[in-house]
Amino acid sequence: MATRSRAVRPRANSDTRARILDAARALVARHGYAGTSITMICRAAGINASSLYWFFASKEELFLAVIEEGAQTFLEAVSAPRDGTAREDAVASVSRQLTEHALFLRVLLVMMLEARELSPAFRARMEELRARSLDWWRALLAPMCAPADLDEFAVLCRATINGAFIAEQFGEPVSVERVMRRLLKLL
Amino acid sequence: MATRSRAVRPRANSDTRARILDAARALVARHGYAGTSITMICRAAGINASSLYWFFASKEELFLAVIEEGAQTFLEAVSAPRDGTAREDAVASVSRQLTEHALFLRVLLVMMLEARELSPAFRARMEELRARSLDWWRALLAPMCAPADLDEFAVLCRATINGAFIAEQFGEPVSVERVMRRLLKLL
DNA sequence: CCTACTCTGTAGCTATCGCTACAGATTTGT
DNA sequence: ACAAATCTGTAGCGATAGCTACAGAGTAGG
Repeated sequence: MATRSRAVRPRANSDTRARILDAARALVARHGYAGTSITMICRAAGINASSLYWFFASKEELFLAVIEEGAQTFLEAVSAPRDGTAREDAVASVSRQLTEHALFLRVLLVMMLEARELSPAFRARMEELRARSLDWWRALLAPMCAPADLDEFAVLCRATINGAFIAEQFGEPVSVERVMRRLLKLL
Repeated sequence: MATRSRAVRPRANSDTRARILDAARALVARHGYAGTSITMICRAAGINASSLYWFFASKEELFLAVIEEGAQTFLEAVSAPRDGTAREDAVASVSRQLTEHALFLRVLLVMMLEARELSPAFRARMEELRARSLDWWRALLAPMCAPADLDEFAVLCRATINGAFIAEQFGEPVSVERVMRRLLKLL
């Protein structure tokens, strides 16, 4: 429930803001949205609640910022595979990014499941990310499959990697990269 | 935190117990474990807290029962594909079961992500379910693929269906059954 | 140095959390 | 019919949730 609306204009030691975001991301990835309290975040970030509320108007706005920032850096890192790039490189690169941004991706998953009537902004951001993921697969698959099958294959591949990511995160001996290579060999 | 330990022996209108389990399952599927309060469950089940705590010693024990009961009925419904059964039928049957037990499966997913240092009993039950799922795939794939590839293909297939299930639950126009058929055509 | 703005600590608000004591209602075995 | 066992309602416990008022420290520009 945002009461005051204010443009955040951080200054000097505004790495505080970044530390809050980091703490929030890590904690929500492990405990879920409802399971992560403001107090926990503050303790992890080494500040107290009033500082947090200076940067973010509410818990919801804080996590909107987590998604926003995470989406931005993730999308920057995982750009569409260049035409020149070898397929092998694209696979290695993207699976590296997945583990590097695992915390953020877990946050996304948690929020997708633990939907709890969040603001439409959340939903919109997630839909955009999922659409981008589909695009990435379409670009990768385009040269090697019939146009009629493209969409369905992209959906299938994205689903597979999502599932493999979850298995990996759950601690099973599953490698996203390995699954990804297997899958591409099939197509 | 279970203080008293007692064997539950329900009697007359012990459909109360079932109503509590139903409410808990539905709510945790939508809001996560931490996001579902005892009060919410009681309101949904049409009882009050002291009744709930007569049947279950704690919130954790309640959700352990949700998992336990869900796992049992789910495993009964989705038995291993018979040798005689046509592959098509097995696929149709299992994907029907997936949507029929969607709430329970969401609970599982939520608990896997929102791990929050739960009792080992949770973890054990989930590992069993995931192992069973792998077995199901191995049985289905055995007649149509090299033994050397069996394990890896089973892992891949399970991952795909997990991912497709999530997409479907998120509200995307993805059909688990359709994805499943596509996948089997590839193999 | 002074004023304005940016950030942080203290202290505490109301609401709800998980949970319980306990009396009473209901059902069961004998 | 009577005692024992099974359930349910009232009322409230201590702890923590999200959040805020407010005083004051730190910093920047003039």
